[in-house]
Amino acid sequence: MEIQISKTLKVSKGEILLSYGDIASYAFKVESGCLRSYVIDKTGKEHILQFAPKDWLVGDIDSSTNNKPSLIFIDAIEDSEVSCISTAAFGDFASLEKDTLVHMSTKIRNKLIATNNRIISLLSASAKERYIEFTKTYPTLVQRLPLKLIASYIGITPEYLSELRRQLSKNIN
Amino acid sequence: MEIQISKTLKVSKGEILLSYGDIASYAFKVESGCLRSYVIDKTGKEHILQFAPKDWLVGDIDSSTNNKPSLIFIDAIEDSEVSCISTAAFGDFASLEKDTLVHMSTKIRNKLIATNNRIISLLSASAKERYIEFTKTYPTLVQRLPLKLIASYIGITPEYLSELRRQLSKNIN
DNA sequence: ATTACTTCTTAAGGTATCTTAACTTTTATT
DNA sequence: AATAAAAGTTAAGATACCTTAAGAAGTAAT
Repeated sequence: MEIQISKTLKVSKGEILLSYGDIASYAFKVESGCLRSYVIDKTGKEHILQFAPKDWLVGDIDSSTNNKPSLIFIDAIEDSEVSCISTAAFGDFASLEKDTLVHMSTKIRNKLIATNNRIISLLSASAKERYIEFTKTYPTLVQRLPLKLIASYIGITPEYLSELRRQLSKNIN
Repeated sequence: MEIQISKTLKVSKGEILLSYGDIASYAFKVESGCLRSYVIDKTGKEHILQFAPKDWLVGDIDSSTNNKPSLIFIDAIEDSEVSCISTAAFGDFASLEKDTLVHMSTKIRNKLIATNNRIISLLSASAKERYIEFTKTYPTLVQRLPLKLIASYIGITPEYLSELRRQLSKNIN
């Protein structure tokens, strides 16, 4: 079985590509613009799992693999163009051609490394450290995204991020 | 290239199998006992990334893949027996046989799903909720592990876990 | 130009979680 | 059995981060 890029889609800022409860049958490769994935917690607050600017992939691998309702949302945070990739084969890697599988596993492995590093950061770094780390890891996103989205990604409120930025600008430790 | 299980090893509680700064050339499959992986932050505190009881794999995929010094430690939290799996092929999946690759990718994918869920939990659940979730997800570990290790895994201090347990036992909300 | 909306900041007061330290209980060692 | 070591609890005070609310500044829409 081949990986299928079924079509490209134009989505406007705010459009939702995957909702809580959906079963994910596509992942999205971003051709232009920026998507994000996020959860909404029981108090109604959003927590961003991933930003996906140009050339990034975003999807719900758990939902796609196990055909279970998604816990997350994916939407466009800028007007974007995306390619839709069918995830029908995710449950059974043996059905893929070897080249395809090599390619996919490499991506999945790299994503695993990234999420591992994020867990380390969430467990062992302060909010200020996580913000500084974010600005170093994603300098282009920092210039592009509203601070409240960055705050959501690093796990703090926008107000507190504002406070941290003030401290940093004053070189308060 | 085939996956190589080079040998099995007996390790005593406390023995370290991978240290910060090492380049990981093995992953470990636990045959009996329990391992853990963890980081030590700049203040000297440990944060547990993974418990690996019987039949689990633990390693540093970032170090193995990219031949870079590890950021983590792996040690035995019980007397254990482990099989050592060479990770020499991790940098180049194309060199693996397809069956091996299918098997490995499935494991990596499942690990990615698990780490994604942990990020969601760290971002969106309180310490109390994370503790309750842990007891549901790993009931056998809860009975086996000292509370301070569980506290470290869910990202809180042992003292605060004690307080949470007291609240839960009194049905304080 | 005016209005409305989103973003960002500031500040006061509150809460979750940590730090330190002491003490109790359990488990391991001699 | 006695001693030491590890695990678990409790409590007081501290701190990181949140909540609410208001205002300022920038951006989009009529």
